[in-house]
Amino acid sequence: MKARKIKNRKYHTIQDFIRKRIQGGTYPVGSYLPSENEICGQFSTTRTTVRKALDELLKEGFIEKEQGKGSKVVERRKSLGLLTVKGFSGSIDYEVKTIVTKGPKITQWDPIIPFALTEEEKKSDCVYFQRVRHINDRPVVLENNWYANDALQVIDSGEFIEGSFFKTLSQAYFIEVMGAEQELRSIPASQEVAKNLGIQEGIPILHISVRFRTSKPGLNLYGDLYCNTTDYPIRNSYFL
Amino acid sequence: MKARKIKNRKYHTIQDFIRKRIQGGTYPVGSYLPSENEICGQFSTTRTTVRKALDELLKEGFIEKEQGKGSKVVERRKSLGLLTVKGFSGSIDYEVKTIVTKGPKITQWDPIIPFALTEEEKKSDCVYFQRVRHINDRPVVLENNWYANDALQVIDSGEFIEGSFFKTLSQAYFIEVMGAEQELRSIPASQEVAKNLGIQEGIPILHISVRFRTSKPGLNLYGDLYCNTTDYPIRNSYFL
DNA sequence: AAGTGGTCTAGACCACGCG
DNA sequence: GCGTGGTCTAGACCACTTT
Repeated sequence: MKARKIKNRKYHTIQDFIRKRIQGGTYPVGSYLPSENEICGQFSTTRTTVRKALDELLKEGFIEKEQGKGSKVVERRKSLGLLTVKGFSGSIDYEVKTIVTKGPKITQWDPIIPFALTEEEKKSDCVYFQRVRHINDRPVVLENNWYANDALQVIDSGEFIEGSFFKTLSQAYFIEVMGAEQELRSIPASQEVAKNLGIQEGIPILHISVRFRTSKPGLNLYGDLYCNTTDYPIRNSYFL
Repeated sequence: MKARKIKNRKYHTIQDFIRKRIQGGTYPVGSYLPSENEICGQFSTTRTTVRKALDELLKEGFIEKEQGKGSKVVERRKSLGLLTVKGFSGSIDYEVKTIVTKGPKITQWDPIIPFALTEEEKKSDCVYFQRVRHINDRPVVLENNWYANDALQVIDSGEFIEGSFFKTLSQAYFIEVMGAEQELRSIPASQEVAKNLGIQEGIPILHISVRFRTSKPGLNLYGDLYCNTTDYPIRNSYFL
């Protein structure tokens, strides 16, 4: 009920404007944005302000800067979620495929989620789907996902852009992942996990519980992942 | 032999100056830096430049900004290494203790390290030590560490500040962790791991191989961690 | 009211990439 | 040589916190 009055910040206007153009495809991945001076002209402002806007887009992972050349639109790696299966990006020795095995369908929240749901989420039904990720035609990750149906409609799996749920959110709904929290555990494979990943029951499996926070207020995505790390360890990098 | 000529950037000078004062204890954790205007005066410059320097220190995790109050020195969370045992920070329900069980001593590189060593590292001996981390008096993490002896002398475990190797590097040697790469696997506990963590052989264990990059050229720290995640899962958060 | 950080203007010169 | 992003100056006003 309480309305938040938010002061207009010029660099936010510019930042949002450019982000939408990137998401909408006006500035496709690999292309260069207009130069800082051109943007100054478009928004009748100075380079300090434009550079602040670009700095934010840089932090958000939408662009990279190249001195003497320009600001290049890049594939957002960060939104993949910090953890990637070894070789998922960069190498061409891996063929990756994602198969939706259940849903998306409306159901009840699963108590396996180790994060505290918000009041709004508790009151809402949730959308659930399950996927299995394959590398070189072998199943490696079993992934369960949930989100509150109040915050976002059911998105049919046939609608997934390039099989990616996050890409769909970004390009079709302009929703971006802003951050994540994770819990990692090493557990023996349950019968269901073993069956889906084609391994023996009891083999050590990396279990990841994750909550993704998005740019859409109230919308969190919950994940419950089972990774067979025998041949494909999970990787991440971190730079200050 | 080749000397790199690096252009003086005023904000780097300011940034380095303040970082050293933080590391040296002139600005202890919890205190506030001089105001931006004061720093302007000290360095005969303008707020734009000072703010750029503070922005960098913010990214490095040394300070936080509080509007209307000032720039506060904070404990660097980032350098702990992205992954923390649940409850390690923030909660007081956990009593954490680290026991050095081997070394530090000079030895040969262990082939278990899954990262490609540099030529300089290969040619050097390495310093090795092993620690066991306890939570509430129960062993939870077995940790092996290595670094090239060429790049850094042997640091005696008695010299560790508050039992922390990273804190020692920062406060006694002014070396900071700049980033890290990790590989995570779920494996059955070996006999040695089981013995050190007081668990049964074969129980699923989270194995983490990590390379920390530091601010000292040529110095990488390698880690090989075995975590019993049964009671204390590994956590991390990520924000864009 | 005073002091702090946050935003913004209107310039300037430098370092880099490329034709 | 020209256009790009990177650094820097010298101001101004605003929003927030504290006294």
